[in-house]
Amino acid sequence: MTTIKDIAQAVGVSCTTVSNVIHGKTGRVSEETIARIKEAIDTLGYVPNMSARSLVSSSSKVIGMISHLTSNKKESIVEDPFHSAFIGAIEKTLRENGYYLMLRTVETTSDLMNFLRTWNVDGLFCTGVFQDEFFEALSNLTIPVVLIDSYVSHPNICNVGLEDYDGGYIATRYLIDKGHEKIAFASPSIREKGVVFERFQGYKDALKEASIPFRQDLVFEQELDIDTTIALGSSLALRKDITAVFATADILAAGIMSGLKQAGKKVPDDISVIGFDDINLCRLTSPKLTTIHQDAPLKGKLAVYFMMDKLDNKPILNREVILPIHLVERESVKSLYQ
Amino acid sequence: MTTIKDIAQAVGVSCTTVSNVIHGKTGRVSEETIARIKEAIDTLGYVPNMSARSLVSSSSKVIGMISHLTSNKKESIVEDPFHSAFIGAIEKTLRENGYYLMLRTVETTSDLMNFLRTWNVDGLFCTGVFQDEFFEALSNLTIPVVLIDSYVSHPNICNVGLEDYDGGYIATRYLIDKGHEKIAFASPSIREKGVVFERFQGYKDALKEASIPFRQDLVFEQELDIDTTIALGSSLALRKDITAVFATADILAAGIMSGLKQAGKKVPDDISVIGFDDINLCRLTSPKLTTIHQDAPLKGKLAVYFMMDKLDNKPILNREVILPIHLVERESVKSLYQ
DNA sequence: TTGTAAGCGTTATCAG
DNA sequence: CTGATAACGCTTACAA
Repeated sequence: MTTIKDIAQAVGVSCTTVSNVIHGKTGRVSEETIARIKEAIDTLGYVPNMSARSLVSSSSKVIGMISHLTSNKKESIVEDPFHSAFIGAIEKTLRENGYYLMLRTVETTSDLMNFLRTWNVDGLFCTGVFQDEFFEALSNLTIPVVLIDSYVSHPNICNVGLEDYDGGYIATRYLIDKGHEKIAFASPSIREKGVVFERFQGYKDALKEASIPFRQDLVFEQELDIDTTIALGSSLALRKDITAVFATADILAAGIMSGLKQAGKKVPDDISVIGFDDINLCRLTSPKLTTIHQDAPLKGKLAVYFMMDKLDNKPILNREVILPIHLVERESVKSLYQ
Repeated sequence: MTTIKDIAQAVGVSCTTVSNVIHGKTGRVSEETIARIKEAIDTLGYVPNMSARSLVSSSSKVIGMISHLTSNKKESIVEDPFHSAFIGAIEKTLRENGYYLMLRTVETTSDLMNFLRTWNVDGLFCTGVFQDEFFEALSNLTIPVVLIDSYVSHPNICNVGLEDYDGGYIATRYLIDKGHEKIAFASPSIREKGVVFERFQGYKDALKEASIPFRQDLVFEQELDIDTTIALGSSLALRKDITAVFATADILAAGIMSGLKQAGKKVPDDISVIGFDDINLCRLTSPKLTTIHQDAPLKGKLAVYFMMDKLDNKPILNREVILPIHLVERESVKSLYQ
C-alpha cells in the first residue's frame, strides 16, 4: 500500500510537502515539485487512507443514512420501495462530492450515538422522525442533520419535505368534487407531527369545507404490508356506505384495490380509490391509480445539497424546503354525477 | 470523547490492560480489574474508534455493497426495487455481526480498488457481475467477495444464486403445457454468463423439448424502465401470432400487461403473461401475475452468512448456493385447451 | 520553499 | 498479572 511517505521518498521531499500538494495548499510549493509529486501519486497509485485522516481530523467523510427502528417496524429502511427511490440519488450526489454513504439501522438513541462516534460520522440523513427522545438527541448533535419527511423542527436541523397537508386536501377535495361524501381514510398509524398526520388534516379540512361531517369510523390505520392492505380492501368491500377511499400511500391504495376486487367490487365503478406518491406501480395496476405525485429523486438530491452546504459551513438561508405535489388523474376515481 | 486512555486513567491501569479486557483477552487480568474496567467503560461511555482500529489493524469492519455502473445503466443499485429487497436483510445481518455497510457505486475497476484501499474494506458484495475485466479484478482481491446473481466462478469467490435456468424452463414449459406455442421472450439485454442468459437457455430448451422451433423474432430485449416496458406491451399487441409472453422480471411483465391492456388486449384472454421474481407487485396487478417465485431476503441472508464464514476464516465447503424457485400460479395465463 | 516532529486512538510486542 | 513503547498513515504547528 502506497503511503504519503512512499511518495515523499520517491520524489525526495518531505511528507508535509506531499500532504500540502494533495490538499491544494500549493501556495508555497514550486511548480516543479508539484508536478513531480502528482506524477508519483499517479504512478505509485497512491490512495489516501481515510482511517488515518479520520483519526487525526476527527472527520471522516462518512455520511450516515439512518433508519430508526421503532418497536413495531422490524425491517430496515431499504425495505420500503419508496425510500429506496431516493437513496440512490443520495449515494450518487454524495459520491460526486467526495463523501461516503453508510447505511445503518438503529433502535435506540444510544445506538445512534455509538455509531456516530465509532466512525466520526460527518453528517446524518433520517426519514420519518417524530417529536420524541430520538429527535431530541438529533437536535443536540453538532454534525449536520438533514431530515426527510419529518415535521419536527429545530434550528440545527434541515428538512426536506412535501406539501403533505395540501396533498391530503387536494386528494380529498378531488373526491368531493366528483360527488363523493363517504370517503374513507386509509393510512399507516397517524402519529402527531408526522407526514400522515398532515395528510390527515388535509383530509379533514377538505371535508369540513364541504360541510361533510368527519366520521372516525371511516379512518383505517393499518400496517403497509401487502397482506394487511389486501385484507383491508376486502373488508372495505363490506361497507356499503363508502364510495371512495383516500390511501396515503400508493402501495396501500394498490393493496386495497386488489382486496376490493377480490371481494367482487369494481374500481372505480363500485368504489373509487386515490393514492399518494405516484410510484411506478400506479401505471401498472388496472385501473391505473389516480394519485398525488411527488418527486422522490429530487427529494434525495435536495437533501444532499442541504448536507453539502452545511458541511461547507455555507449559510443556510432557509432550513426547510417543501416540495410541491400535484394530482395525477388516472382511472381509479369515478364521478358520481350524471 | 472517551478513549481507552481515559478508561485506563480512571481505573488506574494501563491502556494495554483496558484493550485486553475489551477484546476478551482476559486470561491474564484479575477478576477485579476486569470488573472495574467494565464499569468505567459503561459510566464513561466508551466507544471504540474505528478509524484508529482500522489504522493499526488494516481491517475496518466495513463491508462494501458495490453497484457496478456499466455504461448503459445510469442509476445506482438501490434504484431497483428488487435489489432493495435484500439489501435490508444484508444490513441487518451484518450489523448483528458487528459489521458496517457502505453503499458505493463504481464505474471502473480502479474506482473499486481505490474505494477498497481508502477504507480498508473487509469484504464485498456485488450483484450481476459478468465475465469481464471487472470480475477479473474482483477475483484477484484478497478480501472475501460474495456475488449475488452472477454466473461467473472463481475459487476465491462465493456465489449465491438462483435456479435461473430451471426458472426459465419451468415458466416456458408451463405455457407450453397450457397449449401455447408462439411464446415471446422479453428481458433486459441477454448477456453471456448472466442471469437472463440462463433463463433464456431454459426458455429455448423447453421449446426444443416440445419441438417448437425457436424464433429470434420472438425475443425482445428491452430496458426495464416503465415507459419502455409499457411500450413493449403495446407493440406486442400488434403481433397477432403471439399467444403468450415470458418476461424475466415481474416489473417487465407488469409493464407489458399494462401496455397490452392499453392497446385493447385482454390478459389472459387474448394473451398470457408470466413473470419472474414474485415481488409484491404480482398481487396488485389485475389479473394477478403468474410468476416464478424466489426468496430475496433469504438471498441476502445467505450472502451474509457466506461473508461471515469467510471473514472468520471458516472453511467453505461449497462456494455456491443455488436457491430453489417455484412456479406461483395466479391469473395471468390462460389455457388454450377446451 | 521545504522539513521536523508531535499526536490522533488503538493494538501488539515484549519486558517486567 | 500488568505496563511501556512503537507503530499504523496522516495532518499541522512550528522551524529552518
